[in-house]
Amino acid sequence: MQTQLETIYARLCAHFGPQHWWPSRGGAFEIIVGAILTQNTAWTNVEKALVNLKRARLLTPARIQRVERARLARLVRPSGYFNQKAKKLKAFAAFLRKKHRGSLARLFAQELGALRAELLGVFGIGPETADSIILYAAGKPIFVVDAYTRRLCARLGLAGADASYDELQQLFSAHLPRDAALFNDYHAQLVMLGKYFCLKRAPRCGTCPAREMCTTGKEVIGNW
DNA sequence: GCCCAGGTGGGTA
DNA sequence: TACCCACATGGG
Repeated sequence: MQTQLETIYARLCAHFGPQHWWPSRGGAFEIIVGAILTQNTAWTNVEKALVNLKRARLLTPARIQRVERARLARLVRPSGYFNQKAKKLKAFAAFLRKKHRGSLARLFAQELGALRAELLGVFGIGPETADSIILYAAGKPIFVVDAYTRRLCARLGLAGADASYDELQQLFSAHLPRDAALFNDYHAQLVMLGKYFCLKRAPRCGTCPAREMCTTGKEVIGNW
């Protein structure tokens, strides 16, 4: 299994090149905002919302907390689910102020397990968002599982289609070195694979069988 | 017009 | 626990 997962990663890298995902120039808070805004949403739409927030100079926890919710919703509108997401952003800002006096450094100073448990308690932060924050904003080694990871594992037979988030995460973290940089880029590579090679919900590239990865995708990562 | 996107929370049985 | 459904814009 270790060989398989490492080989898959090596082939993805060879095909797509390094992805340089987060952290971006914006810093940890912008990563957290992005992680919330990208829930079930294309990143291009998230970028528009981030531009709006940046232009309005609202990309700090304190300002997110102070701004009127309706205005916040208007600004994040391009990312979809804008009312929900405005509420989620405010929930995070309120949590941070209450629990850590508004300091991300204090939040991140915790041990990984405690940090994850705390994040999961915040409205709007589920397992994937929590892990994205831990990995991309806090820089701690945890593997982020997303829809593409799930479909890839199912289609390669590495896990059942009904495998839980925790089971899939366990699969990767048990068979890869515990390395934040590796986890960071691996997740990004899987998203690339998913975007371009029929790991969509209902693949319809015209040549691949339903619920299968297309030939090109298999060539990229190999047949297992 | 239809499908999909770097999910999550709430309700019901 | 295991399903459902609401949430919503923008691009292909």
